[in-house]
Amino acid sequence: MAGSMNKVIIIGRVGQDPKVSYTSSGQAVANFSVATDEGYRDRQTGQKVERTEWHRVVAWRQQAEFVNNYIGKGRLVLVEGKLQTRKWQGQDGQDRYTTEIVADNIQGLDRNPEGQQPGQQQGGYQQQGGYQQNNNYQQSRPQNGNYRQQNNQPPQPEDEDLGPAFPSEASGMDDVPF
Amino acid sequence: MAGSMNKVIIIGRVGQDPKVSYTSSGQAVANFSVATDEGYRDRQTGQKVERTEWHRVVAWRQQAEFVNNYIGKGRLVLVEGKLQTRKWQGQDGQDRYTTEIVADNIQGLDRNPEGQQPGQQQGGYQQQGGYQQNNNYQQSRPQNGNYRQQNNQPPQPEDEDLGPAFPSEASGMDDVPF
Amino acid sequence: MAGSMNKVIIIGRVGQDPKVSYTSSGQAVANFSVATDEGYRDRQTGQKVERTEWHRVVAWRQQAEFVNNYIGKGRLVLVEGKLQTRKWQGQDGQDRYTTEIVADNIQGLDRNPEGQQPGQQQGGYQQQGGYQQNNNYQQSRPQNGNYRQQNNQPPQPEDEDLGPAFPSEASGMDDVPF
Amino acid sequence: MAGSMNKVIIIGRVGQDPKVSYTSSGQAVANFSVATDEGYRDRQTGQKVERTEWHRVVAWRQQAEFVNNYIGKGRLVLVEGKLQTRKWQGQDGQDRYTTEIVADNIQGLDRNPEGQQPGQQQGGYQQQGGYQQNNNYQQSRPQNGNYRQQNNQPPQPEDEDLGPAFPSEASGMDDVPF
DNA sequence: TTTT
DNA sequence: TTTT
Repeated sequence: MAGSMNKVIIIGRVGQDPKVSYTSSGQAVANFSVATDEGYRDRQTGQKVERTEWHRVVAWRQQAEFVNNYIGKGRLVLVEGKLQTRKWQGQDGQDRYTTEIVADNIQGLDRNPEGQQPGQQQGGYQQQGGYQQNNNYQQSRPQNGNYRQQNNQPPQPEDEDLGPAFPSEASGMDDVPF
Repeated sequence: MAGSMNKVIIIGRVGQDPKVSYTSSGQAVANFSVATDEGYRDRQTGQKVERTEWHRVVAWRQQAEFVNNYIGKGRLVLVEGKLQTRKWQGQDGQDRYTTEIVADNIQGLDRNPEGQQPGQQQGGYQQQGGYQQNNNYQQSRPQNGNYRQQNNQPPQPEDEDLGPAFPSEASGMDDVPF
Repeated sequence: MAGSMNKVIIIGRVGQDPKVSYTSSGQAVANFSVATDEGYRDRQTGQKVERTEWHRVVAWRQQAEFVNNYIGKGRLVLVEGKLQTRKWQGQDGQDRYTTEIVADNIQGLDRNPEGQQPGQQQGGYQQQGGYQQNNNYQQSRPQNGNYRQQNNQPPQPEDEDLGPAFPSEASGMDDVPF
Repeated sequence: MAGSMNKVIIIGRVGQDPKVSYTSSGQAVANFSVATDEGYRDRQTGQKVERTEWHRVVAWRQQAEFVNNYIGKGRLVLVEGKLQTRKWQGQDGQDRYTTEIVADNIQGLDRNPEGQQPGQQQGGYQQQGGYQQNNNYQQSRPQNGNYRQQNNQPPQPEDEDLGPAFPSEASGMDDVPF
């Protein structure tokens, strides 16, 4: 613990609306991806090249609620956190590893595209609504516990606080890590 | 490129002596892992728990030479860099992803255990010797280009600058990501 | 140099249009201030309090030119750099110290309020025009060398690369450091 | 508060034993300075030059107690915190400004020179003893409240949480800011 | 998958 | 795989 630091700071665009779910103990957890861009000059051609790097972000509890309410696809965000590599089992039974940024500070840097004010809860019947696409999240997907039973691939860590559900590899992603 | 940041700062212990190799174009590349520790209090038991996180680090050119000469197993190091996720093919032909810290600043924070001075090159016949375990690296392992032919799993990226050789999965690691 | 780090990262709003000048050797230097906000809960009253912190930023050469062209009052900016404390002589002959962030990375995080494109130079006769308020900077203020003679308070460091002109204390600022 | 970041990370050597005191409400506060080194190549001569930068650090409460117990002159430390500029009145009645790093994370990176274990309190009659030079701190210096009356230069901020006592300019420091 |  |  002493003589140790694990710190990440990224600024970039959110790729898709965050997925927000709740553990069986009621902890909110949000997952989303952020793209950072880097311009560099190719050593061979001398051409300027733009390169995009994608980062998986996980937020828990209050941070997850904030994400649920204010962060959506396309927003410019600041994420500060730490690196964490999770192990999970592929469908072939082999171990896989996924590195994520566990956020402890998330901020929107551009204007909220839906005009919501930070700290202001959306009205209406929905409890954790915010960005519309998240509203039906729990309906369009089985309960967290059930999800694990129905599709134990990729699995949840035994300790619910160790990590959120990993996006299914069956969901059609092929050329990107997440 | 604007409105973008991708920054990582870690301080921790080097797990094994770095692997240093050279691309076919003569670029030095070093790979090593760093452990960071985090103490936290378990929410269930209230007990203090120590948790270790492992980080893969890649260094190129001058940084790789520095690593080769001065960084060895057990050293406390500062690594500053950016996150990069590489795609490679598993033996089963499936895509895998590995996230690494591409270092642009590496420093030893404790005293050099072999008494070498930074900036001071080891004498003798060996060219990039430093930490002894690295000396025979190129002998104990096939040439970079051959390596890829003999064992195309995991493969090198086509662009040699995109990533170093990935540690073989056949090398007996089972429970750790690298 | 080893075992050393001096790193600052701030995100905030630019307080006034940057002052850009040129040293006698032709080096561009930009000075501006950035406000960061911090919300905290007062320990006595339990009330939420907003607190603003002002940071002096100095940028040199290419960074200064970028500032001159794209950064103006009110913009949300990211500044990455290092801390540096400069010594200068007050009118009373006593030593004063000013701490600044010497920037090595400056980015605008909101939309450029004047519609300029990064990397795109403004047309017209003016050489380093950009934000209009900077255009006449060198006219509204004496030459760098003269400035020091006319008003040796606060003075320029002898080495022109050590620091830019310090804002005059006679300029009406009273409750803020700059 | 949103769209704002104020972050500093330094690694360097502690210049003198920290000064630890207590506010009238019993809050511990520690003040010390840290040197960071930077090597660069002089643009005129082409010579390598080493430059030392000094940073004032302030720590409160638990961090101050940790400093009191484990941090002394010469130690290599990591300090993470935020920048804060305090205003105070010089003996001439003029405003002065001092920029400090308000620490929220302090770690010793080398071995504790007095063999103390972190978390282990020194035995004996002294309450917050640790580094010996701090033991008599409260005796060698008047009470915080009295100190301000006897020597209102430089003064304490009215709100005790805004900042610790500033080192007297009469104390013989001439060429360094603190 | 984002965005300029 | 590190280290305290």
